[in-house]
Amino acid sequence: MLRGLAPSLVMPEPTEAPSAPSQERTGQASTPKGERRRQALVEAASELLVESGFAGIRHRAVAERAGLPLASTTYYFSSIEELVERAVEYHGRTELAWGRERLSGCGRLDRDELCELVLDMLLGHNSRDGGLDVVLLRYERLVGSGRRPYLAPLMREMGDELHALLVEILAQAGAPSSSAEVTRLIALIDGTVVNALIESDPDPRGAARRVLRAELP
Amino acid sequence: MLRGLAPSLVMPEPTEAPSAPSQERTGQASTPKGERRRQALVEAASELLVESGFAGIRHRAVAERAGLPLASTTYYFSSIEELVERAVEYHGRTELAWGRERLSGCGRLDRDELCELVLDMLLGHNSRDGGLDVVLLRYERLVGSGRRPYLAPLMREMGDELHALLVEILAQAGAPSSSAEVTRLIALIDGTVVNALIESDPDPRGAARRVLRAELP
DNA sequence: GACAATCTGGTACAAGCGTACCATTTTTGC
DNA sequence: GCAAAAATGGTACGCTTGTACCAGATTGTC
Repeated sequence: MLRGLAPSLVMPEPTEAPSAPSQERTGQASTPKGERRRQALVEAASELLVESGFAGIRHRAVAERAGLPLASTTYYFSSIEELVERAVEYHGRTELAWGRERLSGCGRLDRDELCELVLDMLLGHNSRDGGLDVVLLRYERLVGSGRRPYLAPLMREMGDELHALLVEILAQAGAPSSSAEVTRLIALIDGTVVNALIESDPDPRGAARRVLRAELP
Repeated sequence: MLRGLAPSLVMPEPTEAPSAPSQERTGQASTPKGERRRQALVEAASELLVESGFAGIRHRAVAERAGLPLASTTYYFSSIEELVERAVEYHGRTELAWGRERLSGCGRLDRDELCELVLDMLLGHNSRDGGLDVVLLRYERLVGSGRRPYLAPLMREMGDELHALLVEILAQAGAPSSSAEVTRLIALIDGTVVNALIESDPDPRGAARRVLRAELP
């Protein structure tokens, strides 16, 4: 399975060789330039994820998008699953970071700002201009984790961070809510969105906004 | 694209030929046995849909599951999309029929029966024994329609029927609810379920039950 | 500056995919 | 019963996929 990938480590201890036979440290870049390439692949994969969902992440598509040769994808990632996971993580953390920066960058939020910020966090801030892609992605990730158990831990971790951030946001807007209330709000919005996806002229953000406004005090 | 598929219809009206050039009636079976085979393929595809999602519906897999040769799939269905659509429809309508029969078969529902029946309709009645597959399917279908626009009309139609059925169910349980209230309830449950899918030991039905009980008067 | 370690990128391959073809057999309509 | 229509099923094609290979270029370390 592994090729001449890890000829590094000149067998630190001969006895360890059988116990830690292979795999490991696959795809770790040890060079600044290598790290940059690896990151470029993750970002390319993330873009494809937004545009075409999980099915869009393919070795060839990712390599082409990143302007790198095909083999670089197998060099830096031991499997397509690892690439998918890194892409999901990159996109999720970028979105979380965007939200945190946004929050710290403004003072007290009025009701409208609060609404839009909550929608940004739950539907993706790119959904402002009506793009469906980003919206789809959040729910594809959630549902997709059902058939991709390896994603679940990551999704859970990012979900918890999102939850905490929403608690903060509501507090800063003067509408402090308990953890349970936020959980409920998330579920309500998520359910509204997935059901809005099948409308003939889907406007999930609009649907979510109506529900959210009715819910906020 | 079409082969000698539809040499039937000896051109009822020559003038119609150019206006309705091709496609049409592809895959329509004209024979009882043919209809049975076609149905067998739909059911096989539906099983695969439950087990492996959209990705599980493949010509070869469907044919093998139905015990039919590969070519039968292209003979009865003009494309894989049509097969997917029929499988989704079959599964959805079967579930709806199950619910209607269930409703008419029992008298006034008590609170617990009501809860379970609502969960059956929203998560799939096979989710009673903890199977995740059926649960996943409902949400894969909803989210999947985002990237498969051809499914949206069908999903909308079945969604409306589900909505109406839930209104009936609640009425029969002595908890009459407005259309808007039911819409909200559906969203709340759906959102709860998709968020429960990433738990380390997923129990979406349990999570939905807790929310539902808190919601019902 | 030399020597490993790391990275690069062109290429190859087997498997699986949707779809098409077509010589037969079965069924239908008259 | 017979011609025509429908159905059957084995087979093949062109394409995409994930992954493997490996000779050469680049880089980091001493």
